[in-house]
Order: sequence, then C-alpha cells, then structure tokens
Amino acid sequence: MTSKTGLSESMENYLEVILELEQANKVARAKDIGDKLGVQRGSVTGALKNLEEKGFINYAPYSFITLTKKGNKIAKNIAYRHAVLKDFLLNILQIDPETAENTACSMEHAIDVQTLERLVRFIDYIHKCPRTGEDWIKAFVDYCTSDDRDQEKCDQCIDTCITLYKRDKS
Amino acid sequence: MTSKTGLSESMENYLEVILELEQANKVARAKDIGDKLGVQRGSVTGALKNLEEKGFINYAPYSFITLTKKGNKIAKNIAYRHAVLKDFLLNILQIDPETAENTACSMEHAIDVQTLERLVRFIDYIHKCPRTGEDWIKAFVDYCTSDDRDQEKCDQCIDTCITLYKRDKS
DNA sequence: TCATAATGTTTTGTATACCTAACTTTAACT
DNA sequence: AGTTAAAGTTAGGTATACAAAACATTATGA
Repeated sequence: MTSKTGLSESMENYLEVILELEQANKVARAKDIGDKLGVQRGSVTGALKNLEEKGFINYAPYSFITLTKKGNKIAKNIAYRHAVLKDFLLNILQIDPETAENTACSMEHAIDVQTLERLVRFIDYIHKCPRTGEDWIKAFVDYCTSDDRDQEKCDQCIDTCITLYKRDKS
Repeated sequence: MTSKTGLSESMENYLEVILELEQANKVARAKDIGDKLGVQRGSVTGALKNLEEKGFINYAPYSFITLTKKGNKIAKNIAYRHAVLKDFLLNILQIDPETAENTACSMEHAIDVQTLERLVRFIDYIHKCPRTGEDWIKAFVDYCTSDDRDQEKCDQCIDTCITLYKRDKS
C-alpha cells in the first residue's frame, strides 16, 4: 500500500502503463499492458477487474481499456513522481539512463508527497542558484572520479562561478 | 525481490530489525521483532523459519535469534542504505525527522548500489565543495519558502561564499 | 515448586499477485 | 462467410505475507 494512492505498487504500475498506452494508442490493450509489465495475459485480466471494481479504469470483458477521471489523476501523479526522480537521477546525480529509469521505477512507489515536492524544489534550486548550476554539476562528475578535492580546481571553479554570475547579471 | 540481496522487502526489514535488536540486547526475540515491524508474533515465526532456511539467521524453535555472518552482512548493508537516504532527506532536503525516517525506510529497498554510492558522493560533495556547504543548504530552505529568486539575496550569498572560501584557505 | 504470565508456535484462513494451460471471443484475411 | 490467428478470459495452482486464535513452552515470583 503506497501512502498517497491507497494502491499496491503493482496496481500503481498497471495504471502507469495504461496511461502510457492510452497516450500512444488512444486505448490500452491487455496484451500490451502485459508486455510492458512483463506479466502474462491472464494476470492482466485479474488486475483489470480489480482496477475496474475500484473505479480507476473503464473496463468490461473484451472491451478496450481507458482510465477513468479518478484513474487518470492517479496515473498522472505516478508518472510525475517517476519523471521527477528520473530527472534527479539522470541530470543531477548523473546516473546512466538505464539505471536511472529502473531506479525511478522502483522509487516512485516509495517517495511521499512532501519529499517529492522538496526534491522538485531542490532540482530547481540547483539549476537556478548562481552558486550551483550546470558547471557545478559537471564539476560533481569530475569529483566522483577523483580521489579528493583539489585546491587549484576549486580556485578556478569559483572564478568560473563568479564570471558566469556577473555575465548573467548584465 | 530487491536487486542486491535477493530478498523481499519484507525479509530485508526482518534482517534490519534483528540487527537493531542484536545491537541493543545482544540477541533478538520474536516478540520485539514483531513489535518493531508491527506484525503479530505468529507471522514472525514464519519469517524466522524462512530466514533460517536461507542461512541468514541462527534460529531454532524457542531459541534466541542472532544473525549469521551472511545475514549480518546484508543487514548492515540495508542499515547503510537507510542511513544514507535518511542523511540526504534530513540534512540536504531538510525533511522533518519523522517523514525522513519513514521515507528512508521505504526507499532503502528501492535504491540500487550505483545510485546509492553516487548519492553518498553527492552528499559529500555538497558539504565539501566551497560553492555549496552549510550556508548554501540554509539558503535552500529559504528558497523553499520564497516565491522566486531574489537578486540582492544572491549577491549577498555569493559574497558569503567567497568570504568563507578565503577564510578557510588561510 | 508450582501457578501464572509472557513468549513462542501451530493451524487455519485471507489477500495479493503471479503462472500455466485450456478455453472463448474477436479480428483478419481469403 | 468461414477459417485461422491473435487477443482475452477462466480455472487451477504456487508463493508470499500477513492475521487470529488455540496451543505449547519458558520465565517469573510468591
């Protein structure tokens, strides 16, 4: 049970892929859902019944599948959590795309609203604060591969920071 | 199944609390494990059998419970993941202690090794980089409560940064 | 030491989430 | 329209993880 939606991780994943498929193909089909989630067709049917009962999807046997308003809202929220986490992993921590995607997929069910919104703000802050920004992120990658802090590098780095700040001000 | 340990989230949690109880009381007892995890005594017995079979704990009916070498290694690793995440949430994102604890508890099962180590490095970087550090984190909290970036604040902030850097150098 | 409380175990049952395989419906093509 | 393939469903089975309640063992202390 995930705090925000009241749904299991598994059901959250179903809603998330149904949204993706809806956006790609107007409607979702059981086969594609199964393929995306790596589960068998039979398992999808059970999940769909469950989600239909709870009012998250429009579904009847052999019908197409669409999200209800309620389901759409939750699916969008999960997709948002995913996107924020992936953004952080990819563009701040500089994790490789595949790992970032997979880890975002796991963590999206574990993060709470407060932390998520704080993370959004944090990512924003890093990009906009003149003390950090893109060159600072680049310097982090460099720091990751080096053993320790290098005074000379720091001197240069601060110079760059000041130069960029003055340039942007004018 | 969590990538690193091959254990379910639930079993990881059992190992984690067994470690905590071992550290506090030398040995763990089923009742305390249940209390810490919020599950019934009967459920604990089942989990213990499972963990014993897999060689993570020393356990026989009515006996005390201790971690095996193998179990200890994994429990320590989970505790480490927890500590890193909590540190990030608490001391970087400035999440309140209770939420930080709970979210670390959920996310510790979702994070992969690569991301974890990168996060460790990132936390370290923020503390040590002269462009960030403690005053920068404080400024983030301020940014969170304000609507937008304030040029004058930025000027001051950069001044502080330079002053601190020069002071630390000498 | 013996009664009682605390702790631990077993059994039975529930819920989730999958699988496989047989079967049904729908879609596509001739 | 009829055949066939693809997609969807159903039924039966597995594994995990929990609860509740009856039962067993251990610990406590009078």
